[in-house]
Amino acid sequence: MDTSLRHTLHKRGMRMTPQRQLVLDAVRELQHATPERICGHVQRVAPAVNITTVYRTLDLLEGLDLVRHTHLGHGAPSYSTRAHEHVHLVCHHCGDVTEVPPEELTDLIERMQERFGFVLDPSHLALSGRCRACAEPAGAAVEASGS
Amino acid sequence: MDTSLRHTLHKRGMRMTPQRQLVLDAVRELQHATPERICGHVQRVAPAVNITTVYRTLDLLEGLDLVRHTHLGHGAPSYSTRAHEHVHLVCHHCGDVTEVPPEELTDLIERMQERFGFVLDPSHLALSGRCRACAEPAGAAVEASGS
DNA sequence: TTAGGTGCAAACTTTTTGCCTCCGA
DNA sequence: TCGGAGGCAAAAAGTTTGCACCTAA
Repeated sequence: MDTSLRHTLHKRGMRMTPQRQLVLDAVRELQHATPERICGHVQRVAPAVNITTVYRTLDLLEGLDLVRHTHLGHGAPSYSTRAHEHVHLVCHHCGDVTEVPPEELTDLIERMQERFGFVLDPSHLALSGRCRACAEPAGAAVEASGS
Repeated sequence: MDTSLRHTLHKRGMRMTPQRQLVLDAVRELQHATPERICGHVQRVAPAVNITTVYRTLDLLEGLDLVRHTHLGHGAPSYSTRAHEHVHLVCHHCGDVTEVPPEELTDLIERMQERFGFVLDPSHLALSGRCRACAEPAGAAVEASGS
């Protein structure tokens, strides 16, 4: 399937393998999946594939800029493809993740680059805060529980 | 020292202890420190303090909204006080962290709230991208290493 | 006396490393 | 045959839990 990946790998003296294809497919299919979930997904087709291989492959694919990982909340990093571009708003109260189009950040991206020379990556930012549901009753709830 | 913390704890049937004071002091002093580093700092004064206590205390202080943790890069989360407010630009190439004033995000914060009802927390965001050093030669470097 | 807090050790989770074997060019 | 890849197990890193003891109210 992925002739371009095969080609890229070949140029570097690496090989295209079923495992690599499966991991890449899983990332594309799942989006925001943890290594563990990706592994589970791969194992439905090829049960022998080891989690170690998943980690190694994710690392490889990330190096080739085919996938990307972000730390959305706590522990588990989540992997996605570059094609799946959007901004994550992570509620640090309920953990909910809201996705918004990257265009929302255009101004910010320009400003950051101008002022700090920092090239923001619009595709996989994780912004934290409170989602609508948690923000609204927040003031009242905090007061109530606080006393 | 922290009479307000002592008071808050007392209201909840908890006690102020030297350990808690030391951990809070360490967080205030170090900023962006990992639990391990905080523990090390505390242990210079009180060597008997256990890392377990540091974790438990950080958890407690976070529940009281006195400290906050963010996942800046990989593994270790970093803890800061609310007073230490700024935006982190994390270079996902070299891992460097640039700090910029939270005012840079004012527009974005307003927009997110208006459009999505999401209340962004300006104090401890981690934005990813490439820092000036890594961004400038990026195009050339990638091409060069790619072939 | 009672309950909270701590230290210590062990368990647990997630990720990495070492090593050996297999397989394609 | 040579070196890249993968599987397995052990190690490492980070965090949590169980438990006994100590201490302030």
